[in-house]
Amino acid sequence: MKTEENQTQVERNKSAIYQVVRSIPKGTVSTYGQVAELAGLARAARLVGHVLRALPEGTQLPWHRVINAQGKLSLPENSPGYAEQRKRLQEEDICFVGNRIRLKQFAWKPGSQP
DNA sequence: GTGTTGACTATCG
DNA sequence: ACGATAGCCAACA
Repeated sequence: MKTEENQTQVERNKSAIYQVVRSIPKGTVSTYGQVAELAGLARAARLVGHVLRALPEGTQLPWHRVINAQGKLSLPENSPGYAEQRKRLQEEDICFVGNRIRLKQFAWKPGSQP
């Protein structure tokens, strides 16, 4: 229903997600649910996943700073994106424990950024 | 327009 | 700690 208006709404939500992801400070990580909530799309964690999956290769968006609530990467380990994301995170001082990240330590807390 | 799938999360056993 | 279940929203067939 409502093709164009609905489409506009979707685009607006995407932009919001982009802005939130871009606002993630270096050296910190955020979860899909966190990003969705900050973008005004509470409980739409899957939406963030869909948006990130559709990102172009040359995007400047720090999509690698977005992980799932389990502190792990949502991509399968055999996926090329997994190794790349993990490598990028380690270069940002993100500490990996096995295949997991210490969310308690690296979780991004809005407000801590000026 | 209906049904299935998915880069998710919270809850329960 | 881990697997299964239910709930949410958008994209795809």
